[in-house]
Amino acid sequence: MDKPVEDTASPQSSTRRVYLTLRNDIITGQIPPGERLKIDVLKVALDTGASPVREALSLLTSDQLVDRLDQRGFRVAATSRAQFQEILNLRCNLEELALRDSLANADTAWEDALVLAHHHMNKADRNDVDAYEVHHKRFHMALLAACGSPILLRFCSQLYDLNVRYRYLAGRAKSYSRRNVEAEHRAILDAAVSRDMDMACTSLMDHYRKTGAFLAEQVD
Amino acid sequence: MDKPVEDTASPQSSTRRVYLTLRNDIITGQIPPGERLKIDVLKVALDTGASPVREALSLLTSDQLVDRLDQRGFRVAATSRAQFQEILNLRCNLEELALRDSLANADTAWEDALVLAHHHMNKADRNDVDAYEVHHKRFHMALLAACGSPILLRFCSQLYDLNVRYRYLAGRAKSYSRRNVEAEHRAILDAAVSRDMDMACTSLMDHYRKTGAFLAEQVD
DNA sequence: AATACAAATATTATCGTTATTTCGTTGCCG
DNA sequence: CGGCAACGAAATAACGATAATATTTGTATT
Repeated sequence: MDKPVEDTASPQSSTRRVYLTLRNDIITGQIPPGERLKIDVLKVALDTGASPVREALSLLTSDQLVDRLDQRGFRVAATSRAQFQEILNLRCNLEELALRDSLANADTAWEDALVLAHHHMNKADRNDVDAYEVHHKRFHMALLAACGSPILLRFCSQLYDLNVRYRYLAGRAKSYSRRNVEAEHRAILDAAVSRDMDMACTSLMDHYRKTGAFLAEQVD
Repeated sequence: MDKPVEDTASPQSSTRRVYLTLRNDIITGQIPPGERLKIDVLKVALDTGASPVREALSLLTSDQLVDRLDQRGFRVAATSRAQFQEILNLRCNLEELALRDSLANADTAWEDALVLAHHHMNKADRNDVDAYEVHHKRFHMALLAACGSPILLRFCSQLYDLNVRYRYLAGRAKSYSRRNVEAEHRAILDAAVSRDMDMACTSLMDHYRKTGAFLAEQVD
């Protein structure tokens, strides 16, 4: 089974494995918003101890994917149309910042990686939603990779994950098939490769807002 | 002993207490960058078990204040002039976004809270660095509070903390006494109260860049 | 309806295991 | 004969599991 966000196959530490698994389950909606996350349940389901589960849940709290209730455990963070709009808006603002800096610093290594990411995304099977999602994120992050600000990249990555969650919740199949996303990606890539900042930003914002407008109606 | 960032007096849970204490110690430079954070040492120093310490360290990792080394424990995140510049730059960009939105949504409740925060900051004893720092952060966050985006506020708060750490590392006494920070705060407040977006942003950016230019020479 | 008791569950501490690091010894080369 | 390097063993410290504690919630009885 492929994971949409990151690879869970490398079991470096039990905590990390649990963290990645749970994050994946939340983002893909396999664990719905508001669901209580009982440690006893999780530790048997994930075949591990309570400590790794607690630590993983703490980390997810920092990612805004899990809420910690005073002394009453954890639950999956709620979703709302307002938050969806907030994420969309923030993403547009932060990624424009990052994209402009990235294009300003762009070198051939960055360009090569971007072209490859785009190619792999297009080659990926669109019906295998999770696999496609991995490549889709890689492409978008590759765009920003040269911005020179690790913290900003981290913020963008977090926002991406939060946003993907809404895509899954809205039912993924529909949102991608209706529009010609490939053309939008192509436009972004071309503008980026030719270092056309304004065009790249316009294309990217357009891409986000189109998806956003479509999804906004389905949330909540 | 007052805490610069947040109150540690309310011991809701042991994990939270440890988290706040450690964060404070790192931000104020009492634990220097690069220092190894041994769990055994911390758990006796903080009079608690290993689990809360581990969990607190995990949380601090998400705040970028602590680095996790694969299976070799934790250490205080390194500092660098490059990162300082990155934080300064990001702060300018994100806070301008937040400030404009905040002013757009501003109401009287927000204005009252802001005026109070400013008053309390000015009333605070400038020689008690930690106490002053609490009020300084409150004032700056009060400016942005009405922006309507909790996630953005969270990012700004994180960046603020990262930045304060550099202030402490550079030796706090000097950086504040040399310039007329009060006048800069006053200008920001006045512009904000009169809802003058451009002036408020200019004043705020100016405030940051002046402090930044001063500190940049002392870091590393 | 309110209070008390019981069951469930989060939280914390302790213990055992595993992995990494460091120090010491031995062997080889200069 | 002396020094350096590499291998190995012991110590140290993180990681994971289990057990104990405290808080909360639900239920039952007064």
